[in-house]
Amino acid sequence: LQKVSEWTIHRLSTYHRLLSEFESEGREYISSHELAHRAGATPAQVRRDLSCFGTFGTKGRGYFVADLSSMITSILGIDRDWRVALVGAGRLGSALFSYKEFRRRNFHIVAVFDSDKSKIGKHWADVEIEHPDALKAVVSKHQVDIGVIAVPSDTAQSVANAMVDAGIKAILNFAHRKLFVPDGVALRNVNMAMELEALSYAMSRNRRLR
Amino acid sequence: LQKVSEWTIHRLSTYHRLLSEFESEGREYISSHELAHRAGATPAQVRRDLSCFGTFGTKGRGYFVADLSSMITSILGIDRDWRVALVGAGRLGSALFSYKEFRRRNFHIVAVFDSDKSKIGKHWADVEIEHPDALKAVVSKHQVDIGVIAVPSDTAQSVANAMVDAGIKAILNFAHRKLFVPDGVALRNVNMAMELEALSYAMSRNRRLR
DNA sequence: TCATGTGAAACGCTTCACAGCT
DNA sequence: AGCTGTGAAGCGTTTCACATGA
Repeated sequence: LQKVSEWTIHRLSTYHRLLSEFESEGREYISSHELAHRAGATPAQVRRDLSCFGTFGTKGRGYFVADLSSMITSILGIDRDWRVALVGAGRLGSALFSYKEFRRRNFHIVAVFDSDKSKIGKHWADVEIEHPDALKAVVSKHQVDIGVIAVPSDTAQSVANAMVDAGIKAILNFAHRKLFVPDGVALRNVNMAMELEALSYAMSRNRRLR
Repeated sequence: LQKVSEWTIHRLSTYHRLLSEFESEGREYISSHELAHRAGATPAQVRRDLSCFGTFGTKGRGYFVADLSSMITSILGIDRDWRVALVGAGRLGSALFSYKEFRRRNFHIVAVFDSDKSKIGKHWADVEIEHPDALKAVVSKHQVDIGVIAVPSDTAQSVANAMVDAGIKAILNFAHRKLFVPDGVALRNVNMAMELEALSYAMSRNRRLR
C-alpha cells in the first residue's frame, strides 16, 4: 500500500463529478485525455492518479465510465452515509446546514451545537440545537463520524479538543485559525479569509509588474 | 523577482495573524522558531518564506514584531480596501455577506447579484440585490476588484465568464466545479464538498488499515 | 493504430546545515 | 552564544516517453 497525496484525492473528487456528467451524457468510454481536459489536468496525471488504486482502463479504449465512477465512489468512501455534527449555529452554520451538495453526497448533519442560550432548544428542520457540553453524549448516541467547526476563531481549538475527546476522527474547520489535533484524526480546513488574501496578493503583484 | 509558491502565501497569512496576537501580547521580538511552532511549520520554512521578499530579521535576535507584521501586510496587499461583488444571494451568499472576517480585512462587498426575481430589489444592509445583467456596469461604476461566486455549480462558469468580461481580475469560487479563466485572472476555489470527500477517504482508509 | 500503465527524468518545495552577523 | 539567511541536499509530485496490450 503506497502513499497517496491529498492532491490526488482532490482530483479524484473532480474526476468523479465529471464521470457523473459523462454517464448522464450516455458516454460509455472515456480516455484519460478527455477526462484530463475537462478536469484541468494532464492525461498522464489522470493515469498516474488512478494507477495508485489499481488498473481500471482498457488499452486502446480508455476507461469504462460506469465502472470507473463506481470504483472512485468506493475509493473515496462515499458509497455509504456519513453522520456529521455541526458546532456553530450562526449564519455560516446555517448556510452549511442547508447546503444541498452535502446531502447529495450522503453527508447528513444529525446534530447542531451552539453555546448561545437564545439558540439552544430551537430546531433546524428536525434537528434541535444543543449546548456543546452535550457533544460527547450526542456523538456516541448518533455515532457521529465527522465534526464541522463553524465558530469564531477564538473558540475553534477548544471545540476541536472537545470533538477529539468525544471520539470524532474527522474534522472540517471553517475557523480562520490553524488547529492542532492528534495523529489519527483527519483535519481539513476551509479558510475563506486566507483565499481572499491570496487574491489580494495576486492583484497587488500584477499591478506591480505592469 | 522570483516565483513564490501559493503555499508560501498561505503561510504568510498565518504568520500575519499570529503576529497580531504577539503584538497584542506586547512581544517585541519573535524568533522563527517560536513563530513556526505556533504556525505549525518549521523554523527553516518561516525563514525561507520571508526571504522571498527581503531580509527582515536581526541575526541573534529574531524579527521585530511590528515591522514584520506591517511588511507582510504590505506584501499581501491588505494595506488597502478591496471592493467585492457577490453573485448568488442564497444562504451561502448571505453567510458570506455578513462574514465579519472579510470586513475586518478590508474586503467590502459593494454589490450583490442574483437572477431570482423575488430577490432583486431587496436590500442587504445598504446594498441592493441586482440582476446579473447589471454586472458589467456595476463593476466599472464601483471599481470592483474581486468577484465571489456563490451560485449553483451549473451556472458558475457562465458567471465567471461574465466577471471576466466585466474586467474583474480576481475570482473566489464557492461552486463545486472547476472553473476556467484566462491568464491574468486570479482564481481561488473553496470547495466544501471536496474537503468532506477527503475526510471520507481518510476515514475509509483508516478503517481498512486496522 | 490507439490509449493505458509505468520506469525514469524533471521540477518544485522542504529541510539541512552552516557561514555570518549581533 | 544565538539566530538569521541561504547554498545544497533531500524528497515528493508531475511530466515525459515508451513498452505493452487491445
